[in-house]
Amino acid sequence: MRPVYHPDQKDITLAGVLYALGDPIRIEIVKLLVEKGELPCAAFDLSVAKSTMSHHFKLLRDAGVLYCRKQGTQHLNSLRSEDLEARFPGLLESILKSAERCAASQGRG
Amino acid sequence: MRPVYHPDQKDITLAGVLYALGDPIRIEIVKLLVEKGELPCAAFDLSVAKSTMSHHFKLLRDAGVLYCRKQGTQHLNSLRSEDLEARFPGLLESILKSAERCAASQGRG
DNA sequence: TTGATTATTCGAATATTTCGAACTTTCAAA
DNA sequence: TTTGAAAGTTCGAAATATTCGAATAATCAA
Repeated sequence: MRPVYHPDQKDITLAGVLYALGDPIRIEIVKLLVEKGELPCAAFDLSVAKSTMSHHFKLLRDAGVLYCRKQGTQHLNSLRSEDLEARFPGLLESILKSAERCAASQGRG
Repeated sequence: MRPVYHPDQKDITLAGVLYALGDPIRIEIVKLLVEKGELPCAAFDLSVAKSTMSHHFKLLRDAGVLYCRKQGTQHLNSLRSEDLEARFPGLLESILKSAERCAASQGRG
């Protein structure tokens, strides 16, 4: 496997972040990472195919929302909280607060 | 033309709102509406086809971000600020603050 | 009733999302 | 070593979504 790509902080865009979080599965991923800190893909049981989860993680990484480091066969994912806070102060917190109020299963509406 | 659809406040979802705002064109639309209040589609000159603009407006309406009323041949669009604030307090303001920092042309990243 | 204005709808081309199957990488056991 | 299991990614196909230009609908003014 080739090394995973992560954009520079300066290349994180608002539309990219909002698009990445504009999906119930990906919001769940982020919520769980806020709670647990660092998790491998396998820790998420969100009733979609493994390849689909891989796609969601790649999209979140490409948007600059997640950081991913390899450890053995695992890929440990964590939120890029500091980069996001530096780029868009208060945004992530505000979205997470809203996420508390909104059941994950609701879809995109 | 049949009447335009608007979801109830309670049916506005976080993923729907974030997805709707996760596009540079649609963020521009919202920014301009914040500034001007109420505008017809034709007021936006965002270098995409007219039918594409129509699609973006429909998506924003369906997500519960915009309200649209007909006046003659025009469709006047405005933000559903109060509904959004009631549903997800602070979210829109936070996103708009971030939008100030992020040039619209950057795409989804 | 004709024409201009405003926006939606249609159909085709392109891109994205999802899935299961196949593959790669890593580590542990034999 | 080599074999096997575990964790993710990549591939190819099917289903959706996005975009465009052309055609259509609705409204008003001449």
